[in-house]
Amino acid sequence: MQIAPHSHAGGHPPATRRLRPALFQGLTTPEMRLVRRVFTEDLYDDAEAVPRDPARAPFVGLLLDGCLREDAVLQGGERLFALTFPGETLSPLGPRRRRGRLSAIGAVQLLTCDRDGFERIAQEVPRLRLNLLGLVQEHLTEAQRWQVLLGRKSASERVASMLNWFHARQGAPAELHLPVTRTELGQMAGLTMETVSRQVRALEKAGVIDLPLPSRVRVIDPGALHSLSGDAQPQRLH
Amino acid sequence: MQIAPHSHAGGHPPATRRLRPALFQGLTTPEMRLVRRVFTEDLYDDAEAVPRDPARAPFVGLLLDGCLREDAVLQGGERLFALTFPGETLSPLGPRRRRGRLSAIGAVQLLTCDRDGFERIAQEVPRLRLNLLGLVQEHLTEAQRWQVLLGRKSASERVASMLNWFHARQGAPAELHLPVTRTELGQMAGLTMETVSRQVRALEKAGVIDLPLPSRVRVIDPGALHSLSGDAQPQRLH
DNA sequence: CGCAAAATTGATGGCTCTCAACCTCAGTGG
DNA sequence: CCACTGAGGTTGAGAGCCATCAATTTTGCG
Repeated sequence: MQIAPHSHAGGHPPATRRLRPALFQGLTTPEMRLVRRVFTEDLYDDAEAVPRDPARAPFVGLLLDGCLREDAVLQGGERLFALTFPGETLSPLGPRRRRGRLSAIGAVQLLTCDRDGFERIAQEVPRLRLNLLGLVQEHLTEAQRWQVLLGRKSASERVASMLNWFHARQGAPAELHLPVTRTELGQMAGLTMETVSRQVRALEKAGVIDLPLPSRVRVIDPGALHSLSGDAQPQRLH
Repeated sequence: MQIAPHSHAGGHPPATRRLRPALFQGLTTPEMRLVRRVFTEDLYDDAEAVPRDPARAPFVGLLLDGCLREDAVLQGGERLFALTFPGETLSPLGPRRRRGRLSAIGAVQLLTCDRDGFERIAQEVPRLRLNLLGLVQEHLTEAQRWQVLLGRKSASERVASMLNWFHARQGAPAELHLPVTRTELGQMAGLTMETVSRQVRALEKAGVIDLPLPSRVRVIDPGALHSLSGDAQPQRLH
C-alpha cells in the first residue's frame, strides 16, 4: 500500500471518536495489543480505489480518517450506493458487491486485516468473531433503513433523513461535510439532482440548515431535521 | 415447539431443492451427520410467530417447507418487509430487526440451531462459520437488490421484478404462489395495492402471466418477465 | 479572467397516489 | 341451493408530486 502525504489541514474536522469501534468492542487492553499487531494501516489518495479482488481486498477494515464511497455497477452505469465515514467499518464482501467499486474521497486512512490474519487472531480473541457478525448485521440494518427511505418517504423526508444520518454518523459536528455532488446524493436517495437541490434549499429557507457552500452544511436545528425526516414518532397532541 | 398436523395436500408444490442449502455447502457426509444432531426441526402453524427474543430465537434456521414473513415495526404500523421461501435461511438477528415480527405462512417446517449449539459444532466443522458469514452477506445482497428496485424502478418494473424473483426463488414452478395480499406486495415494493393490482393485470393482459386466482400466478413467459423487470441487459440492436 | 463542472431555478408533463365504486370469492347459515 | 357477508381485488377519475427539459447562476481552478 502506498503512502499519501496529505496533511489534514482544510479537510473536514476529525469525527468525534466513539468510545471504541464496534469491531473492537469488549476487548481488553492486552487483547487490543495483539490485535494491533495483525492490523495494518493503509493510506489512499483521493479517488484511489480500494482493492476488491479476493486476493488483495481487506477482509475487514476500520476507517480511521477520510471517507469512502461504494459505487454499484448495474446495467448501463455506475451509481453511488453508500458512503462510509470515519469510525465505521468495511465488512467482508459477498460475491455481488465485489463487482462494485470502493474508492477514497480525500485522503483516507484505513486499518485493515486480511482473512488469514483475522482467522489467526480470532483463535486467541474469540470475541472478534462475534463483533464481525455484529458488523455485518449493522450493515443489514442500515440497508433496511434505506429500504424504508426509498419505499415510503417523500422527497423532502428523504433529503432530511440523509442529512440527519450523515450528521449523526459524522459525530454531530457544527458543520457537516457532504463529500458528493447533488447528482450522487440523488442516486442514493432515488431522486434527481434537481429535486435534491430544491429540497436542500427548502431546508435552508426554513432555517433548519445553513449553506455557506453547496458541500458544507451547517445544521442549525437538528431537532427539526429529525422530525422532518419522518423517523420521529408522530407528535401526539395533549 | 409444537406439532402442526397439517398435511401438504393443497399447499404449494414442494420447491425444487437446490443441491445443498448454502448453510451446508462444502460439508462432507460425516460432517453432515454431526450437524444433523445439533439442529432440530421446529413446526409452526399458520400465523404462528417464531420467537425473536435472544433466549429462544433460532440463531440460524433453514426453511424446509412453508413460507415465513418478516414484518417490521416502524412508527405507527407494521409493514411486511421480507418473505422467506423453502431452501432459504434465517440468519442471526441484529438488534433492530429483533423488534420486528417473524411468522409462519401456512404450515412451516424449520431446521434450527441455537447459538451454543452452533458454536460447539463450528469447532468441529469450521466451514460452518464461513457459510454463516456467506448467508448474512447473501441477505445484504438481497437488501441491495431491493434498494435498486425501490430507488430506480417504475411500478411496472417493480412488479415484474418481484414476480420474477419469487418465481426463481420458488424454483421456477409452473405456477408460483403469492402467499400475501396486494397490499402487502405493495408494502414490499413501495407501491399502493391499487398500483400493484393494475400492474399485475397488465402483465396478464400482455400474456406474460395467467391469473387463475389472485394468489396463483402461472408464468407463461419467464423471459418477458425478466426483461420487463429492468434487470436485463439493455437490448442492443445489430 | 475564462472555462468547465456543479448547482440552482422555472415550466411542463407523466406517473403514481388517493378516493371511491364495484366486483369476486370463500365461508356461513337458512 | 341460494342469499348474505366480509375480505380482498379490480377499475376509474382526478390531484399531486417528482422527473424532465431548459436556461441561468455559482463554484472551482488554471
